[in-house]
Amino acid sequence: MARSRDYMTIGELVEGLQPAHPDLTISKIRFLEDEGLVTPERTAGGYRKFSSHDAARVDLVLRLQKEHFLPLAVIREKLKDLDKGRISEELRPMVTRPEAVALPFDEVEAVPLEQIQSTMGLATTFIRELAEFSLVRIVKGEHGEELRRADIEVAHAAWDLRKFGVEPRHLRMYVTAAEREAALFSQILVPTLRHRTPETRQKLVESIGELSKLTEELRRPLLKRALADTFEDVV
Amino acid sequence: MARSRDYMTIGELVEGLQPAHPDLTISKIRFLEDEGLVTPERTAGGYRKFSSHDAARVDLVLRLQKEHFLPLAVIREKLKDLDKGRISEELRPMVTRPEAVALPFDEVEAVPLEQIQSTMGLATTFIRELAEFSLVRIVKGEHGEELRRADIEVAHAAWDLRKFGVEPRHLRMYVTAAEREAALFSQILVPTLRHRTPETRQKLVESIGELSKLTEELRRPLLKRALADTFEDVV
DNA sequence: AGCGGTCTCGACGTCGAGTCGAGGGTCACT
DNA sequence: AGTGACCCTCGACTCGACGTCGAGACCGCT
Repeated sequence: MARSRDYMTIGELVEGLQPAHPDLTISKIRFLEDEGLVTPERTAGGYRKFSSHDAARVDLVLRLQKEHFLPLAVIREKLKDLDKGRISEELRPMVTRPEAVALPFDEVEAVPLEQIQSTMGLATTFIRELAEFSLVRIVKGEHGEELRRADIEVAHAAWDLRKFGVEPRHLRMYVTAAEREAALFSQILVPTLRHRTPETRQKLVESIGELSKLTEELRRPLLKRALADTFEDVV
Repeated sequence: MARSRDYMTIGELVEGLQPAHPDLTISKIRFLEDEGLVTPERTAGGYRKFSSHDAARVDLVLRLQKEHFLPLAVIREKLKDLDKGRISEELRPMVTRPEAVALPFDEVEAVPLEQIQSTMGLATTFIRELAEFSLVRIVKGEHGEELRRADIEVAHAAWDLRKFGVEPRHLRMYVTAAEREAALFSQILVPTLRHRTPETRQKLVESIGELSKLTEELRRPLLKRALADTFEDVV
């Protein structure tokens, strides 16, 4: 018999999230609903029906609470923005990581070029110019030429940089640097890659995250110093 | 008559911080001291004496509370790290901005090598190795060989990376990348450098900040994509 | 000396974030 | 239709974090 429902009851939800959030309880979920942080459907008899999307949302709420100490009221506002497609700086790392929650915005893996032009104000010609220098990659999707999420972020940043007079061709160095960095990571993580079990995969993802964080901590002061050197005689 | 003291009483402190924090009270300051977030000197008679450094610290605490919603316990830990020279991601923008608070750490522009070893647990030999690959620069200060702020951060990050098996020589690419990036910035900002007035200097600092932010926004997704490419066939 | 500011210490208040239990209904399976 | 496990609401309750308040005493400056 195939299971006849595509939702979870409240108990199943809690059980499913327990591994990640050991102190999660049923009453807490009910509380979160009262506070407007999740709004599950109901059965005819009044039981809550949680979709996997609801589950992801709860998971995000709990992580924002525990990792960022945000009060529920603030989380509520952030979720509202998120539903509108605006990812705030703070929760970017949480929704873009590999195990990312399945929020509406996240479900769209790639966006057609015309749609980018119309909804985000990024000209197609500009995107093509970026693609020419490998800054973004135009992929053929079901809706024709599309850009993936990460590439859309690149395009946004490049667009803003253009206002400083920075042309896409100046930005090639960042592509190269990223490739070099990825190669370094791969070299570092070779030992981890021996076997392909779910646990090693998990470990790998974690390590990549940690390495990214550390290299960013390295990069920032190095840049600061380089800038100080460059501008000292001027400033 | 010159004022005969270089500190503030608790009332003066509160008055001084009122503009930025309207709901600050004397009792709250006392409370913060109880919680170990600020530790003013005392007069012989027991009155609290607040230095401007204490004031900056209180200001930072209040901002971390209001803007980042951090609980005091967490702020306390962050301050401890800060005193040790470790600036966490979250409060970097708060302490490095132009009007930055004058934390003890900030007042010391450079720290002697031995002190780094004893208070931060970074071995001098390791620092020397980093210096060999231009990752840090050992400068001759009044206390002999010293490391500047940015370099201490580099050393911390490099130390943590070493736990992944990454040797300093692997990190040279980050130095190169930073130099290239600084050169790019300089090229972009040449027009701004024409005249050397205080306003243009201010503009320059702002521009550098904005460029750093944008290139970071560029870097992040590029790295993500490169990592995806590198590990896709593996994961 | 005297006045305003400050000291300690314990009791108290408030708010966010849940927990608990009583009384009753629902689901799924037999 | 019955039954056992699960779920419902709703109000009262708890708990910790974050302070406030007041009494009674003391300090510091003129």
